[in-house]
Amino acid sequence: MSAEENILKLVDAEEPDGEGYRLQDQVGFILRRAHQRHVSIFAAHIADLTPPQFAALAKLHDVGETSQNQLGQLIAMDAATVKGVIDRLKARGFVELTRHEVDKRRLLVSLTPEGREAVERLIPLAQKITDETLSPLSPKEVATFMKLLAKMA
Amino acid sequence: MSAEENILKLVDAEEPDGEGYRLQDQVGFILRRAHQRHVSIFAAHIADLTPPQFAALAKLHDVGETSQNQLGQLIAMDAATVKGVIDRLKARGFVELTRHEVDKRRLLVSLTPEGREAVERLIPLAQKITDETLSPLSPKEVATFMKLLAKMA
DNA sequence: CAAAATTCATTCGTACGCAAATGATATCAA
DNA sequence: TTGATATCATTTGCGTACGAATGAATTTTG
Repeated sequence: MSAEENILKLVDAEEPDGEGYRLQDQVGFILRRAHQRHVSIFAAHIADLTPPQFAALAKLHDVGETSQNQLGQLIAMDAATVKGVIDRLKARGFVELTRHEVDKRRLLVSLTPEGREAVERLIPLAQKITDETLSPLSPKEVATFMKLLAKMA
Repeated sequence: MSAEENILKLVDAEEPDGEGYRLQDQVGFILRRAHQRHVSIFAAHIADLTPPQFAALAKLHDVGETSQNQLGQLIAMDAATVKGVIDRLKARGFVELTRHEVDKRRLLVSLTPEGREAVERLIPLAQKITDETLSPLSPKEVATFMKLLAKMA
């Protein structure tokens, strides 16, 4: 029985008892492994920065100065998580923090020259990371997969 | 320009500068968001257990007593991570730990009756979680997606 | 057999990820 | 204008996740 047939069986069959539930076939489980694999590939190419840290830098490079919260929304991190990421990038000298002049609640985040240099240097590596992550798939499969993954996320 | 065309553009084009790198289109980023979404759906259905904790219980239900390390391999967790998960399950009375009689390094993990009852009760909910996670996709798309995801993970 | 290498588990340190609570500021509405 | 709401950021607490170091027990090998 192929993996695909098992998946179809899972979708079709409605077994009330525990038999027929296979952890290995559940989206959540495979999604977690796929994510682990990607993080590992990332680390192999970019050792001194984590994917979330790179995401923050890349997004700042895109949009320029933004508030911490706004940045969090753009890269799908809640306020508490963003703070930690930004703190570490600041400690490395990659970002600068300033208070918003008008709205004193906002904390503006921007790239330092070092931060900008780092992102621009790393973007080609990030491309490689994407390619390597998708390397088990043919180009046609990549297109299909990305479309469906985006639809699901 | 459709999302799919952008993806193809990213795969095909080779731009040396930073223009053309779009964080939102990278597998890693979308994979992270898809995973976040799944965890959130999981929590909505099973509030008192995390996906890794449920994975451990479900796998123990499958294979019966195993060593902690072995279990970790089966559910894709390294030794340090498994330990934490098992400690919490033990504190809740869902698993029992015993030393292996012959090989005294091994720590055998097994379900308690409460643990077994919990998994069997939760498996139908886990099915629902899988279904809801995949709900943005048609049945045909689900089959395609699962095949490609498994290929990639 | 004895030394070297391996395996199993534990611990430590670092980094997400998120819920919930808190405090400061800003906006809205009566 | 003031009182209720909402927003931004911070902190705390818990739970993964993993590299690296450690120690105990087992296996391999010279």
